[in-house]
Amino acid sequence: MARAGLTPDRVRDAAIELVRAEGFEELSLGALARELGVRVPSLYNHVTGLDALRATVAAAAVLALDEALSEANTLETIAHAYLAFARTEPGLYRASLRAPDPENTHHEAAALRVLERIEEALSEFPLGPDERIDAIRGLRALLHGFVELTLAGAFEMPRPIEVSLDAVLAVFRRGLETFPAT
Amino acid sequence: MARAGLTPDRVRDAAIELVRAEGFEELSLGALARELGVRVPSLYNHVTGLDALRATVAAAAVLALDEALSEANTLETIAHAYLAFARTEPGLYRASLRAPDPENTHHEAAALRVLERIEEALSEFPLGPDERIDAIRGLRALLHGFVELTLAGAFEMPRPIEVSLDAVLAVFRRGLETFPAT
DNA sequence: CATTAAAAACTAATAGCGTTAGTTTTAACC
DNA sequence: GGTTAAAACTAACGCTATTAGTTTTTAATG
Repeated sequence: MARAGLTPDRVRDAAIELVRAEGFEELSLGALARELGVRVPSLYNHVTGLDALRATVAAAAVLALDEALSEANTLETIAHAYLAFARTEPGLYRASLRAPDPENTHHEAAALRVLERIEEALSEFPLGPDERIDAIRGLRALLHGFVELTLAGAFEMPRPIEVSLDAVLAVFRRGLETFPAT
Repeated sequence: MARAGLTPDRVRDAAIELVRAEGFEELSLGALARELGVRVPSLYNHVTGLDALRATVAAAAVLALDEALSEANTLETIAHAYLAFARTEPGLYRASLRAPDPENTHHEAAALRVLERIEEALSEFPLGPDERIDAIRGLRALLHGFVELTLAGAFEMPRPIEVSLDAVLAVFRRGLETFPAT
């Protein structure tokens, strides 16, 4: 019937657009099929199933996040880039949180790259190995928590989020700078 | 048929137990009805629907979190109590994240109380009004982010989570102590 | 004690989801 | 032009939540 001309790539791209527009939770085979002008079972010619589709989108999302962080190399710049990505692409950010399938090398590599960028943002501080682990965990928690609360609308507005982020980063920086001198 | 003798309270309690045992995402009317030895539609005699049931569990979860934090009044003790609650009751913790319905006064009050406890943990620091807002946001982000990454298993094990939390709190504390002196 | 009435449980049905099996149709290639 | 493989389809199943309508049980009331 007039064949829609789908391919795995086209399906994936449409899924990504759907996630960008509606959010990761809104990704369903029904919505995707509607978007592509096709019946739901037809998607199975191009995708293993919903779970695999989610995994594919997640991989692309991590790649996008990695890209968004590529210009940043200091504590402050990476934090702002991270928050900015989450705010402009909340759907992709949520998707990026999905743990990569161990078999998906590209996905895992990209996730590792993001982690390394965060690690790199702490390289200016002279930290011992254990301290470094703690600092990375702390920074990740800070970034993720800040984003999560921001997206959830948990921060009532009056004071701009970015200003608070800067202040918190200043606290974190100060703590790190005086930390080795315990 | 032999009437199971359900009440809204018993249904709510069973839902809470189910969430504690299986997680908030696993809460479904099917699972709950099975647990109570009743058919699914029978639940509607005691609950408006799944969404209301989730809201009820969420309210109870926030109450439990508030209770778990009740003994803590310093930065360090509240952080550890927070993490401990999330680790021992991951289902309830996840449930507690659901935004309260504005009409549910008890729920909103409990959520506010949790917030006040976090705020109280910062009272020892001499901060200006704006700085205080930033510090609260930062601490909330830190706690929530830490918990989230811990539950997600994002922190590979070798180094104990609590040790890292202590280190991060020390950094945060140090930063706060030297902050006003900018 | 019998009757009435409310509430609790039921069955049946609908609409949505993802998934599988089996069938038709389209397009490409020899 | 006929063969073949892939793409799309319909039909069906099992799972969700939900609503409507029915039976049954309990409790209260005359």
